[in-house]
Amino acid sequence: MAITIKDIANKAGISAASVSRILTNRGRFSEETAQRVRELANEMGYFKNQSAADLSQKTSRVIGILVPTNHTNFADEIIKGMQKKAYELGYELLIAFVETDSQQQIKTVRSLLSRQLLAVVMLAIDIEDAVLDVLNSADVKLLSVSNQLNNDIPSISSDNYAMMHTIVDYLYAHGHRQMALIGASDPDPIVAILRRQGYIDALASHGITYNPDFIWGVEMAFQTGIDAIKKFGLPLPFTAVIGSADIISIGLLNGALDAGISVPNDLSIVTVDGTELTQLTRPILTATQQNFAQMGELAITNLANPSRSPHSVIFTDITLIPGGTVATIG
Amino acid sequence: MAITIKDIANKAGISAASVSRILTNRGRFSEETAQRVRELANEMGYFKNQSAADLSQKTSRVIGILVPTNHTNFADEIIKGMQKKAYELGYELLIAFVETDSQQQIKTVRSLLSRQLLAVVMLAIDIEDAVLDVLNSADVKLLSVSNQLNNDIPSISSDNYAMMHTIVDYLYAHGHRQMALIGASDPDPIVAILRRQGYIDALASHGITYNPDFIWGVEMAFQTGIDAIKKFGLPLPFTAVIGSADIISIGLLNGALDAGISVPNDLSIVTVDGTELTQLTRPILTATQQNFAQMGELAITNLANPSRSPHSVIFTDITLIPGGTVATIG
DNA sequence: TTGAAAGCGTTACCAA
DNA sequence: TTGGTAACGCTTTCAA
Repeated sequence: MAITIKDIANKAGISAASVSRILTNRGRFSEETAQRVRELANEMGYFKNQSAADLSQKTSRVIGILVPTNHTNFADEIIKGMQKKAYELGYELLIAFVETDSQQQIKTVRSLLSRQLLAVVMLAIDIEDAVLDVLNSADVKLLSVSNQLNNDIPSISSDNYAMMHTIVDYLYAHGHRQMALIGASDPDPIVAILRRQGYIDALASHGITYNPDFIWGVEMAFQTGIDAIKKFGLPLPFTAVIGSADIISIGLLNGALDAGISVPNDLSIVTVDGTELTQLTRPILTATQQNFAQMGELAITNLANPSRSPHSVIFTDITLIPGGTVATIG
Repeated sequence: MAITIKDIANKAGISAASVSRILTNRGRFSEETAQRVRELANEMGYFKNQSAADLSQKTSRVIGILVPTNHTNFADEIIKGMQKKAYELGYELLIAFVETDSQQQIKTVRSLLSRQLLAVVMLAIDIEDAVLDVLNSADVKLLSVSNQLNNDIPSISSDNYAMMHTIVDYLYAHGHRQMALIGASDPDPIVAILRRQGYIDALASHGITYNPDFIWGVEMAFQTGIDAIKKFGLPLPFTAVIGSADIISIGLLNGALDAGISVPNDLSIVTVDGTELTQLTRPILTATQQNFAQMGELAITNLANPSRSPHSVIFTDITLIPGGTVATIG
């Protein structure tokens, strides 16, 4: 049987209530007894039973995080950011990996929710309505990070629309007029829609009518990049390509290599995300880097703030980091 | 205020005890009332308060996982394996990321332990003694995965000693006589010690006395690979190199590329881990693949087994996957 | 098959 | 500054 505050109280000759006050630093008590109690707690190897505390307090400082198992590696960076802030502000994180299977998702979410959470953060997930219903039926704050949901859920992400303008402008300035967008043609997710629209509008602002064929590829996968090069064949009908995720861009790079296309001489590549993966290739990928750590920190700050607006959309910084995959042409 | 079993009981005109029995499927009850209760629970949007249940039951089915924030990406694969098995067997996973800072580690661990855990799994961590003390002072099972600890803690990992034999034998069979081992020279971790010894003994079994200079590099990092090539310079004093992690091997490959060394013609590479990272390079890395999913599943199975032996060491499968980075020479 | 009641460990209120 | 006590929601024993 584990040690309880009652045990400590007995040994110290005071009441459990006092021990509780001391150990939680709430209410009044004399520093004298406090000293003794803290020592005793240490000696006896006391561990707070958080379940009992939660039950008693009815409010919790636990934030649940839903992470897709097939997550790209930037999820780790976001979690690190959340972890840092949560540690500072005294929140606890409860990380749950969810599969794409909606049944399993619901079970995981229910198990999460049975922990009296303060909030649930959805990390780069396009959550299904059934799951969302479950979440909504519970009394928790919701927040979507690195993804915007079409619902009224507050979100923190990069400004994906503006990001495409940045990239297109950059490529345009380097002489490119024909550029493809790979990996953002999934019809559903808001992120993909925003990127497509940003791409189209940015081209238009330079007087270029976009070619629908140049928007191709759904999966955020290495193979998507490989396949894209194969699909368009030689000679490529464009001089530059935008990879909608680092892993896609690495696929594009390798696909080009396999096809004897020289990067950046014959093909320029700009990638979206800018994780450390971009450093692993030769040449190093030119990237629009998202500030994932910032997303994580803002997520916690936002949830900690009781007066957060219910439908807010917060954008985090984007930085274009030149690598070696963009050439000036024309 | 959230719905409780009492609310359900009231509405159904029965006692809370009955509702509890029905919802947990324990004890006896009539299918008739059960039907009604389950419907009601659904309608009313009931969520079990797991804190209350834990408090009442005194035993928990929650397994805590300590994951280093600077984890290599195979941690995800292990977690997936654990998740799958945990889901099957009805356990809950509580994932906590820990920094290298020992103070923060202790706080994280304490917060974990305050949740009445069944067990704590340490994922590829060389835990510090201070943290281990905290863990030992609590009444939880411990298990180390993908790493063996020098203490009496049960562990699940690849047979790192045998793995080196596999690799050395493979390279020897391809004509290599001079081979380096990069990224396993950290004096402390058991894993590094085992790999070094396996490497040395395997060479000896082929009548080769190992060259101490050829064991180099501490960090499991991309830069370690890059630096290794620089350190040994041209011409390389060996014909093959073993990278102690995929990310190191990618560094080796890029370092070779930068130095104008052709892989595999001038240098053969075998990597340890065999994660999907190995598919991103050209040529694809020849790897000894560890079975991370199996580690994860075994971890849960092991913890679920009440009669587990306290000092057991379980080994998981290793598979040599030929890629394009090993040439036959001589 | 069902119910009443005690108990899990902690906190919060009120009184001393 | 301290202590007594009720309460949190659920499970479990024992009786009915």
